[in-house]
Amino acid sequence: MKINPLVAKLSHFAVLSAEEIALLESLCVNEESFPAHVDIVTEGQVPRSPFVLTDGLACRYRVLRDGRRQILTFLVPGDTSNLHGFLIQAMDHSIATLMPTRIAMVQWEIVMGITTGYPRLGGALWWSALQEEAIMRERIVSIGRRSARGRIAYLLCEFVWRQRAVGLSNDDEIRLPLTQTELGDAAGLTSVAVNRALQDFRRNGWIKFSRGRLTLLATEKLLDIAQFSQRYLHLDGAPTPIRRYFDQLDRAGGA
Amino acid sequence: MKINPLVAKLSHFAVLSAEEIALLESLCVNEESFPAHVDIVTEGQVPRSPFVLTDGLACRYRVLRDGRRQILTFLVPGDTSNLHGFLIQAMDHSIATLMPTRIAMVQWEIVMGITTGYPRLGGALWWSALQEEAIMRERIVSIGRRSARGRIAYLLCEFVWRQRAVGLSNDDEIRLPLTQTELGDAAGLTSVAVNRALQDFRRNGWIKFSRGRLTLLATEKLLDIAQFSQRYLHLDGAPTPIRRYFDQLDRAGGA
DNA sequence: CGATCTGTTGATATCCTTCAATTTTGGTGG
DNA sequence: CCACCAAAATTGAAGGATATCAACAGATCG
Repeated sequence: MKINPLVAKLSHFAVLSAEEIALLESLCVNEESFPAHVDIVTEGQVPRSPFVLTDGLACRYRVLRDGRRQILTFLVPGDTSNLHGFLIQAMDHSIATLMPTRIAMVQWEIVMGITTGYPRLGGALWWSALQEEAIMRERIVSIGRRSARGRIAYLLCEFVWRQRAVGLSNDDEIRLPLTQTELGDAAGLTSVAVNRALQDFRRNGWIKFSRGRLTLLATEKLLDIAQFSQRYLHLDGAPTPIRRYFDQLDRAGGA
Repeated sequence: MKINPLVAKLSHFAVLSAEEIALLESLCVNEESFPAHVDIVTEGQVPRSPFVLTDGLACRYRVLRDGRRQILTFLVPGDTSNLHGFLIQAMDHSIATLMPTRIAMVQWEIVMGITTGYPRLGGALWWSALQEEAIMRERIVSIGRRSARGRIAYLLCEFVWRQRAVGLSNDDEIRLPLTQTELGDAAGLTSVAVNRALQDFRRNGWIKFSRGRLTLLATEKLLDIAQFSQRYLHLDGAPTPIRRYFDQLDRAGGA
């Protein structure tokens, strides 16, 4: 039986109670399947209900007037979206699948209920939002200041670390069915530049990347080129005093 | 008497009650002054307490190994930061002032109290977080896909719209004491490229920008170059059904 | 009223884009 | 299983936008 990726992700924040785990798992029952390369949500529309991506891969993106696309972030299993979308009138970006993907719809009243009734889970959701913000900040740094090779190395590292964090990998190999054009759309590069960076990495024997599978063969080298630090993912979770605070609330509420 | 910028900002989300406004204003009493160009928070440190920027200008930034800097976002009056910083162990970026700046410290227990006790304000804070995320996404698009002129035009437009949103401007003129190097650090450009973009705008008579004051003289032209749409700021606030939902909670709780 | 930071300008270098094939891969139907 | 097709990857050549380097002018501030 596969570990629920949302539980895996939020467990990095703090040790969850059995009740909390059960609640998170119950969020993921109402699944819906999407084929590859279709919009889940489209810019300008009313946000669809909150959801958890349970399997597959998706991306947030925007398209410019001239048709060029910028991928903003990737959604991997365990990632949530639109949790608070009900607070805004219209989406400012689109979300599309990149491979066959399953998402579980959640009613926003339930999200509100978690916020008010389950302090530690509410904290975990905020923590998850902080992580997503940090991922975007790192992307800004990457696109703004790094070379093509640095940007690609950084993207590859991020995928490996994020997939590990939700239990989808135990080593340096992951599933990554992205085209070079898609990588370029995420890195602010053309597919030609992506190709040349990947060729370079391959010829140096630092990666293996074909048929939708990526293997880091020289992790240290890639970390160095990317200037990647996993700190921004905040996988060490909440500080001890905060964990204790939530534990106390547990005892108070559960008594 | 000046309008509290935090109240001004969150009022875009929904009409706030007198009690809520009083609470927000009470958050801003514990002010601290910082001179220009000092760190408020530094990468790697334990996050300082939550705060509201009440006056001045600051930026989030990261510095690369080679000393180059990338400014991630700007903090204008009314912006909050570290509201949930207590959930993480260490800052993944720094925050520095760009001019003499005042910030009001807030205890995190009070933030938690708002989340649990004041649903509409809790929603407003989430909405504010959504806005900040959207600002970052727009920055990614800008840096990833726009030309130097597009990036600068976009930054200028964003400043004008954000300052208007918190009552700091009624027209096309704002206070903006940034150097060209700082603009470049935000746009992923060198100061030379910024200079040439600004020269171009000035020579075309589209902007006036000196002594820390910016005036948009040809707003339409700049909006066009930047491909700027104010949609991402979500200034139209919460959808009507959601406002009603919060109103009902008001009556239920206040009865 | 000097010292320093900021802005401005020109020349050159470089990385990435653009354009245009050509090859390879992966999928599909016969 | 193979032939075929479309999508993706690969490669080369040329052009362009921005970086880099360097010098000087102008502004700001104790």
